[in-house]
Amino acid sequence: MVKGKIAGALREAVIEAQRQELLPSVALPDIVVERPQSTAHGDYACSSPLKLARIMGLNPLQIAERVAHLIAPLPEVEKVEVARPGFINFTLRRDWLAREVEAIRHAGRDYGGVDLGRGRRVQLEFVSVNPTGPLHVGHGRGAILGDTLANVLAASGYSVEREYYVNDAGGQIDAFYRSLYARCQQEAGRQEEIPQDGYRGDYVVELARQIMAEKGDALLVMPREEAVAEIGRIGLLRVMESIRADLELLGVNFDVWFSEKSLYDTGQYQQTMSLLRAGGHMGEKEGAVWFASSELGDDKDNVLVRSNGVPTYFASDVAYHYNKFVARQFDTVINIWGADHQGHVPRMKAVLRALDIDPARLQIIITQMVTLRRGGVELRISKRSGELVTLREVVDEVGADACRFVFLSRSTDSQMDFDLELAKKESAENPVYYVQYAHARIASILRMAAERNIDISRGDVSLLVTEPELGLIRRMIELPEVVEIVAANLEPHHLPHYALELATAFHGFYRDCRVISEDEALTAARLKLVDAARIVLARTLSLMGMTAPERM
RNA sequence: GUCCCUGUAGCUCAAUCGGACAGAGCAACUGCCUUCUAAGCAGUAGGUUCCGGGUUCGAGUCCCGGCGGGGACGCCA
Repeated sequence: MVKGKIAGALREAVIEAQRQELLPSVALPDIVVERPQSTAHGDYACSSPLKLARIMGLNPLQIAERVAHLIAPLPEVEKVEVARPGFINFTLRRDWLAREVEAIRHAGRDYGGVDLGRGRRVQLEFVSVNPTGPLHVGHGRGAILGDTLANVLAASGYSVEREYYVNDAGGQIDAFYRSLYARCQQEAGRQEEIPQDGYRGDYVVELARQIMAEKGDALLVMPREEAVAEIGRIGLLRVMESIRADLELLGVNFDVWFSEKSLYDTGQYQQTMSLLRAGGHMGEKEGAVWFASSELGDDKDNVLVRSNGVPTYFASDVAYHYNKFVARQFDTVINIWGADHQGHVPRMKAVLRALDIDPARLQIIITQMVTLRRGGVELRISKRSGELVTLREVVDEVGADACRFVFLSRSTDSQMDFDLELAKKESAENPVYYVQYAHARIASILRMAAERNIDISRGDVSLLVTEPELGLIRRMIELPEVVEIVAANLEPHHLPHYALELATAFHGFYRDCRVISEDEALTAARLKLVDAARIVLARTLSLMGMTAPERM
């Protein structure tokens, strides 16, 4: 990547200046190269002289000039300029830019990839919603975020696994089973109350109706406990299947569906608890078993096993993470949690310390809440209250591509409003179509070229010299940089913004430059450019999990 | 009360570990389709970056203090 090469050359130049005693020998901070906002400042810029001024006790402009003189010539760089108050600006060679078109076409659908991960194994665990009901929009945000991040990490040289943790043990699922049982009884015309802590949504009634229609007779003659278990077993399968289907609608798929219950069945739960005990991290208080997390950075201790002998969700989570890091040996684990789980971060980190696992290997992304509205009215999305708008309804109304784009555009730490009415109304003017339209236009040009049997292969990219052409190429070669930023910071929201800029560059080019014309040589050269633009745009859309339409 | 996230154009959001003039998309206004897709392009208008201090060459960004919004503080998950 050019950006990296420039940073490297800069660093060498600074070191060389120090060796020649033009600059004092101080410890150097990272030399950062960035994209200036204004094209007047070239393609890349470095503000390190400004930062070094204080450490070195010199005028930043002087530092910039001394460094600039010592920068080794790069084949990509046309000129290096020093600008007040102490920037070093780089402008790329036009002929080099033009040749990148060939490089992009050569790389094909792999273009944009980087090797940040060097094959390291990373697991992304996301969604992991309790299988007690349908997904809502908030879950969609985590799903899209996780899936896109997985795409980008895979493109960044990581070996990625996507995992959904199925909470098929514990109190919540039990309450769901009992609620479902009660609805089944009611379906059969018997008196039965929904439990206090139960689920009251209509979907439970609907599910009960289905189950009773299929297996009612057998279930009604079973003893209560047995019937609850059997109804629960069927209900869990049904709910998980509908969750899987809803996610698939959004284009989100998982490699592994990991059962919480399996941690108990395979003894991994007991094994992990023994480790904690052996490490002296457990204590008993008021009849319950506690994890001494306050000794490891948390602000309080946490219960592992209740006084009634039932393990908490947290206890399973300890075993689960031991499984991730030790049994399955992931180098890095990324968990995507909703804002309502942020309080769990310190205790999970404490768990890793207790298990002698580097806490830095666990990265937890907290996504802020999504408020769903229809017009001005806020809609409740709680599963227990019953009244809810499901993710499926939203995807049906708005479309998967638009959903993904909208969710991805916001940074994870911002809470967001999702107004269904607005999303629908705007759908014709949605930025998502702006981007996809660029792809459709490209496809249209390439179709026309194919119909006329134009031979692209003879195209000479050195004919690409005008600003709209070069501007488009400048945007295209930015993709690897964006991929790297997204992967390094786990911030997918840069992707849609980049997509918009790339589309803008293309639309501008389209207006200014007729592609298929009487000039055969120029036509072939521009077709190569258009083809490269298609590759970059399609890759960008594909990283976001969106379709790249041939026609619109 | 303590902790976490957040406050940027009328609306929804960006702003590259503190960088050059705070940018897009909708909405508003003015133009542009006999030529590869007008779901497009060009232009206009729109800002005390919640408020007040501080740090420095430089602050939307960092620190302190307020105010507003959301979330978490459970032997629920």
